[in-house]
Amino acid sequence: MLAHVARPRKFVESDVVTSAGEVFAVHGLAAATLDDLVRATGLGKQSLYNAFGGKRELFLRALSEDRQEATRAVSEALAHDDASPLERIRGHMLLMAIEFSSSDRRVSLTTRALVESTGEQDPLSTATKAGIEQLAGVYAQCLEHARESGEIAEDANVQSLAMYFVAVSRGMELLGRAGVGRAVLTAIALDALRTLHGERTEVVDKQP
Amino acid sequence: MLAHVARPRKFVESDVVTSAGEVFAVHGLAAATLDDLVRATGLGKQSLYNAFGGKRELFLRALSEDRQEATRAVSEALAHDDASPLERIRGHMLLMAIEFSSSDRRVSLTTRALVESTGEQDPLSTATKAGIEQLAGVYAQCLEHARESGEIAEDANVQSLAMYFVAVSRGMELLGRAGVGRAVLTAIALDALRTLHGERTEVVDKQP
DNA sequence: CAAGTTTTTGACCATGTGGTCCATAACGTA
DNA sequence: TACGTTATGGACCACATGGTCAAAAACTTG
Repeated sequence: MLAHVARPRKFVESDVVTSAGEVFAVHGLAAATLDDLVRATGLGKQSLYNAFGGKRELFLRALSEDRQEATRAVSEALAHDDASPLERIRGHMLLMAIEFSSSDRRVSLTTRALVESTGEQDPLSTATKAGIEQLAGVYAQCLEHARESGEIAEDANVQSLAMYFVAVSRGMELLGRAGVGRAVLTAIALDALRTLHGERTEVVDKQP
Repeated sequence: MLAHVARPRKFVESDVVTSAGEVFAVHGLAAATLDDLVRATGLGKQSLYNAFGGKRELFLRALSEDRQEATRAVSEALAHDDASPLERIRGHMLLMAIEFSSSDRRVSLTTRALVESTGEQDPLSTATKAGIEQLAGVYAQCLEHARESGEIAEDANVQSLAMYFVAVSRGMELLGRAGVGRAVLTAIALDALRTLHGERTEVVDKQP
C-alpha cells in the first residue's frame, strides 16, 4: 500500500538540466566543477546526485535536451513554408553566422561532447553521433523538398549535402568561437550555399 | 666569467613538446593529467616544470608546434606544382577526408584550444585565432593562383573562400571524430569543392 | 680534482575534486 | 497527530591533482 507519500521535490528537473547545460556550454564537461553545477542549479550536491547520478549523467541529460532543442530550432527554421526550401536554408545559414559571431563563450554541447568523448563506445560519443545524424536528417528533408521543386539539381545527393551542411555549421561555430567576425562568417555561409547551384562533381573515392 | 658549465639536459626539448602534444591531442588540455605528460615525455615532473613552466605553458608550446606543422603540411600540399591549384585543393580535401575518418581519438590542438579556451584574452584563444588566420592565408594563396589562372571566377572573393575552406576542414574533423565514415567525409569534401564552380552569390549582410 | 652551475630525482604539500553518509525536514495519508 | 517515504543540507572522505622543495648528480672549466 502506497498510502504514505514522500516529501516533494523542490525543483523542476528540466530547469535543473537547462541551467546545468548552461554551465557545461561555457566550461565544458571536464572543466565544469560540481560546485559550479550546484551554484547554477541552486540545489544541493546530494539532491543533484540522487536525482541524476553524477556529473557525467547530468551532462548526458543536458546534451540530450540540447540536441532536441537544436533539432527543433533548425527544423522550425527549415520547415516554415513562407519561403522556398532554398531560401529557408539560406536564411538559416545567415542566422547561424550571426549567432556564432556573438561573443559569449558558449559552445554547443554536441560539439563539446564530440571533443571530450573518450573512446568509441563512450555514451557521449554515441549520443553525439545520433545528434549529428538527426540534424542531418532535418537538412536532408529540406533539401529533398528543394530537389523536388527543382531548386537544386535533380541528381543532387541529398544525404551527402545534408552532412555537408552539418559540417559547415560545425566549422562556423568553431570559427566564431575563435573570434572570427560576423562579416566573415556570413561570407562563409554564402560560399557554402553556392555549392547548391554548382554542377555535379563526379565522385571518385578510390579504395586504397 | 662563465668558466663552469652546468649539467646538461638529458632530453631534447622539441621531442618533449611533440610527445606532450600527442597526449594533449588525445585527452585535451583539461583532461590530460600531469602524470600522463610525465609518463609520455619520460622526464620527471620537476624537469618538466622548470623547463616549460606547467601544463598550460607546455600545451601552448605543443599548440604552436602543431600549428607550424599543420601550416607546413597544408602549404606543401597546396604548393606542389605538379597539378593546377584547383586540383591541389581537391587532392588536399580528399586527403583530409581520409585522415579525419581514421579511428584514432586525436583532435588537432587548434580545435582543442578553441574549445578549451576561456575568455577572449586567453593565450589559447589568441594563439588559435592566429593559427586559423595563418591557415586561411595558405588557402588564400592557392586560391589566388587558381583565380589568376582562370580556374575560378575572376571576381571570386579569395579571402572569404579561404576561410570557408578552413571552416569546412574544421567541420570535417569534428564529424570524423564523431564517427562519420570516409565515404561520407569524401562526399562532403566534394560538395565543398563544388562551391568553386558555382556562380557568385550576391552578399547581403544587412546591418541590424 | 675542486668549483660552479643547472638538471634531475623523489619526497612532499595544499587544495579541490567527485562522491557519500546521516540526521533532519516536508509532505500525504491513515 | 503519528507514520512511512523521499528530499534536503551539510559535514565528511579518500584521492588525485598541479605544483614545490631540497638534496644529490652530472657536467665543464680552471
